[in-house]
Amino acid sequence: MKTYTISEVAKVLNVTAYTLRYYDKEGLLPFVERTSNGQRLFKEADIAALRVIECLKATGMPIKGIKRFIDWCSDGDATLQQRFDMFVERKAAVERQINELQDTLGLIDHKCLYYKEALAAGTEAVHKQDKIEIPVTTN
Amino acid sequence: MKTYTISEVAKVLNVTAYTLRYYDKEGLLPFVERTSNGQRLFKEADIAALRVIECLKATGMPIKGIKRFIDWCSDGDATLQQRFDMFVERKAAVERQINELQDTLGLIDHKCLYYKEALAAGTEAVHKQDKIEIPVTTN
DNA sequence: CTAAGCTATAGAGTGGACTCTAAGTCAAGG
DNA sequence: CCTTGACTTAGAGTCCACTCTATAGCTTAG
Repeated sequence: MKTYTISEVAKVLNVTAYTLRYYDKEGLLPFVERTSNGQRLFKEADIAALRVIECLKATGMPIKGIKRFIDWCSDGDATLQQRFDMFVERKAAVERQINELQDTLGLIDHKCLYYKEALAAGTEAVHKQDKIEIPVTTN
Repeated sequence: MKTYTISEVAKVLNVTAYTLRYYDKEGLLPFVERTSNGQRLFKEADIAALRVIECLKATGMPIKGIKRFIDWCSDGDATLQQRFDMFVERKAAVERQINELQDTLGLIDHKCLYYKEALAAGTEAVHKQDKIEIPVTTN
């Protein structure tokens, strides 16, 4: 069975070895085995687990929350409900974030247009004018 | 013309007065005027500017980047191009974030399903079984 | 006229997530 | 044998974005 050193895993996951050791210190990698002289020995399954950690991080979950999940995994089937609930909650969180970003995108789009017009006119003043001449536009 | 105290603005924008003073200290609010005895006097336009700051923050821009934008605003029409470029770049950044979150959402969805099935079976083992019986499914 | 309740400042403290340093261990190559 | 270059740990340092403390000033109600 193929194994990986910490720097190989770091390269694969595009993080530093420091980060992986930090995750281990925080209790995120209790499953990673060691050689007789203490070196970490990562298996494919460990990399898969790290991808799940990466995914949870991408949802905005803090390290402590991810640790709770890892602990639940270690506890086995008794925690299936908690883990399910967690993912359902994460799903909602991600959906909220997407909605927020879409709102933000709308505002940014307006600003792009605003500056495109200002640039064409050579001055931002066109918009201050606009507000006086056509106070209906919300800008 | 209606003006607002720092705590009124804080309430409106749903942040603390500490945060607003911090923003000011970081140079994000050079336009906010003061009373004779040094108290900040926020106008409607200042609140509008703070909403733009809020929007830039929502795109993931750090305080220093926002400060650069505010400085450009103070510099007038000579910086219209920079400001336009900045918003175009922010737009791209937000789009990237939305795409990433959508990918994440897909993974989370899989996990929801995974745990829903495990929960129905009463054990996570169903999935380890799956991998042996039907190694085609990517899980 | 004084206490409450706001405001202000400088600067210290917090929490999160790394990121790095120092000192040491081990295996392989010349 | 010794150097090189991985790896290990504990713990210090960094960066960011607040968050708060201490101290003080102004204004208004009782």
